[in-house]
Amino acid sequence: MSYNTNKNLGNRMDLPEIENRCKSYWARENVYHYDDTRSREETFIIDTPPPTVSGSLHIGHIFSYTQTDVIARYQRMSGKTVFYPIGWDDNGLPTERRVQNYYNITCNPSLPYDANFKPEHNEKDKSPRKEVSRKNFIEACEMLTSSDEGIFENVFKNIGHSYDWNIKYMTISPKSIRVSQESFIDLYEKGEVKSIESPTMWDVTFQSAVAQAEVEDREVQGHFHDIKFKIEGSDENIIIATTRPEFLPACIAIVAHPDDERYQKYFGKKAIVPLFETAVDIVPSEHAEKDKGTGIMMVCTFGDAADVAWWKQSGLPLKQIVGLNGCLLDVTFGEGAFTSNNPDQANHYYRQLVGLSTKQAREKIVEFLRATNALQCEPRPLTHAVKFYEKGNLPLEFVSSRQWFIKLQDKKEQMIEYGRKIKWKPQHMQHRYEEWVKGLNQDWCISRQRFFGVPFPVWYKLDANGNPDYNSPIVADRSQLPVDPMIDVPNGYTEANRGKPNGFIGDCDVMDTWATSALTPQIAMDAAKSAKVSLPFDVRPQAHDIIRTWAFYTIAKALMHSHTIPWKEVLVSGFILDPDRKKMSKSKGNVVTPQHLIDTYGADSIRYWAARARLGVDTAFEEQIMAQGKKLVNKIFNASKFVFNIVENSKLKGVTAYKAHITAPMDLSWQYKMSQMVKQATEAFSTYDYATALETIEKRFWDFCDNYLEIVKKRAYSEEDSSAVASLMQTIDTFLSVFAPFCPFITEEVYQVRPWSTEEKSLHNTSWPKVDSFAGIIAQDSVLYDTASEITAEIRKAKTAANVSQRVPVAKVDISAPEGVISILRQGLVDIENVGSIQPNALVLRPSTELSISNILLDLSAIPQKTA
RNA sequence: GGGUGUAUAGCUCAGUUGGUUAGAGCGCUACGUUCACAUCGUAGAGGUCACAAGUUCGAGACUUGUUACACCCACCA
Repeated sequence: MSYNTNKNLGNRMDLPEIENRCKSYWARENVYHYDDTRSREETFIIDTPPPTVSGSLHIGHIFSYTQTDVIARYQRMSGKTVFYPIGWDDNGLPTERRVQNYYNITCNPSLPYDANFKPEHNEKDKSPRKEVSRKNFIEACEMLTSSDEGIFENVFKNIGHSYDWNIKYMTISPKSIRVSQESFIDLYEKGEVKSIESPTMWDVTFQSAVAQAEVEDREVQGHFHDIKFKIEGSDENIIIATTRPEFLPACIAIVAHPDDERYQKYFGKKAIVPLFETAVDIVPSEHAEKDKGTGIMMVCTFGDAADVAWWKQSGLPLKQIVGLNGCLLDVTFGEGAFTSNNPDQANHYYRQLVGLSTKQAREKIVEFLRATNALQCEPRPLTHAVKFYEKGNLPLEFVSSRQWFIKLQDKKEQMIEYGRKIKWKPQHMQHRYEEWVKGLNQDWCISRQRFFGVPFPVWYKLDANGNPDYNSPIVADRSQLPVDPMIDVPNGYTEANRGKPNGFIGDCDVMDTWATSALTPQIAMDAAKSAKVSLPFDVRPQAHDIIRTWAFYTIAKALMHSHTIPWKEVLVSGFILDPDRKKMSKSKGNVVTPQHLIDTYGADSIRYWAARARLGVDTAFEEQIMAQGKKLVNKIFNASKFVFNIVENSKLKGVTAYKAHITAPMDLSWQYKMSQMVKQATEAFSTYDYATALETIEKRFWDFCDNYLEIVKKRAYSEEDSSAVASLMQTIDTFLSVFAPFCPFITEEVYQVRPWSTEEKSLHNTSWPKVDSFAGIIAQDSVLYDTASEITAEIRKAKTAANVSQRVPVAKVDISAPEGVISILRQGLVDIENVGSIQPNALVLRPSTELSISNILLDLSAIPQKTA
């Protein structure tokens, strides 16, 4: 079916109609289909970022995704088949959080499945969250993500992104889970993944371990507490400054710097922890700094990351007092590691802390300290940086638990080496990557104690007492994948063995969402089902905030799985900033949503706005650029309509092989400029510099409308001249092609209804113009056109200065120019006289060393009557 | 404290390897426009290229330092 049976541009541009017509035509004709019969050399492969569907789609996404689409469209026109998948990142904590809020539910894995439960959204529902089973919760997640994905898909289609929608994936789909679990098994077999019990950064709200990359520092208000510790066997006190006095019960040592003279005398002695009467060693350690706090500090398990590091090398027993929910555990002094010189007193105080949050416990302990005169002075306020999970509201705790880790610390050098094999655009983004790799100090914790994610394909044997054996897990066979170990059963067992002595249990954790996102190339390859789609891909577009996560983890996985870089180039887009130059984000409440902008300005105008910005450059949101885009789109429409009209009234009506008619020197001179434009735009695109390409094209286009079109207008309308008409046809065709990656809608519309169109084919499946194709229709240079433009400008200036209409005739004008230029000018004199309304014989050419236009005399008697 | 980037007209941004009088769009001012387009056109005003020193015949661009802003990392008693 053809694009538009009317074959008519119409008088006014109707953008919504044009956009709808294009969208259905492109879908109908499968215009953006990936052709797997083409060779790898003829294929351009993009590792599209799957957007997080739980977030809101804002104009910043449209910005960066459109930049990629412009590149994809150029590559397609330049002769490659483009593998351009789209996926949704829908698994993980962000989705769970959204689902919890949206349906007012929370997951309790111990509950049985309720087949009748239907999640419902009710904004007014302020009741406590309803607890639902794991399966019900996952179903609710699937329900909401699928509707969110529909909304995203529509916006992306509305903005004209040329994904092949046949290769769409979801990170939570069974296929992705299979790829992700295969990755896990491969790394397990290679010994790159390990499960260990270790203190881990722990979010108490979501009750899950988190990885280094998900942690951010926040400045918070806190207090210094100066606490008196007695020296055992003496009347002396030392003053320990701490922001976390609630960790007094977990104190394992007191440390000061070995060189600190103030405390030398105490090394080897013991200090008595107030309230709990625990005797702890005072030891020298480089870990302490002389000029921080009082220079002497307590080590607890665990107040911060430094405590963890110190404890690991100390060999001292663990005193875990904070539980997984962030509340103080029930421990008894006088038992195990919790030694005390006075267990009764210690327990008297500690009993009052059990079950309190760390914050509540802190306040309580301060009361006790104050009452027992153990505070040197009242707490002193300070602001300090504290680690938070990036999506959490409470500080992280360090809690010892069993987690899966992927070994990364032993690969830092290789990671840097691989990073250098990849081209980064802009180049400086590679520094960010390297700095991150250099600063890496933990392996990658990939297990999350959550529900909506990729399960570990792992079970554990239970011994005769029902205790799991974590040291030799049962890993699923590849043929079983995807598996959910909470539902599926390992080979050699039956469901009846689940949870029974000598039976098995499934690993109930899910993987970090990045463990799956880092496999987008592998997931896309799986979806492609074609050997042509292979590593390394051509480009990975992404934003700079996730270099340390997405880019880093993807490089890590490609390295471990196949010893290759995942892509040849990373194209890093900038952010859209609000007018205060702050990053646009939902949490800041400064988000601009795209759909109303698309409705207001049209998709092509939004795309124009996005394509104006260079890669990696953060840009302030400026709606006027979209208005500028709309003017351009309108101009493309009107200039085309005008040329169509000329063609319809010319001898070339119905002629498709128009090129041979371009013979007039002025037209050849203009086509030279067009060929230069194509050359420059092509060069810019070859380094993915779409913005420079657009700038070049747009500049020439306005030049065309303002000058060339005016210069040839009269000649094009004349009966005997075909050159001008043919040149206009050639010009329109060229502009449609070069604007196509930027403004796919208006260009397709114009292309399809050209009176000289021949084939039923989308513009977007045609070829990008080649400089060679201008052979035979260009002059050696553009001197004639440039000089004519200059003369035209001078005459316009004179008329403006005289406050008269541009249509006022010129009675006399002297043009001095070098001999060579004069002879060239004579070839286009008619056009110059036409555009300037210069009377016959009024233009006088004189030889000179340089061009000058002077003595412009206007025939004021011929001023057109002004209408009242 | 470390790293990276940015600083050019009222605003948003270009400015290639150093080279005449530093550009565009918007905004502002003036004028014009029946003949594709008022979603138009022509022109004008508007700049100590953040600051300082240096290299050079010549610096918006190169070097060094300073300041401001942004992002990333670290510290976080």
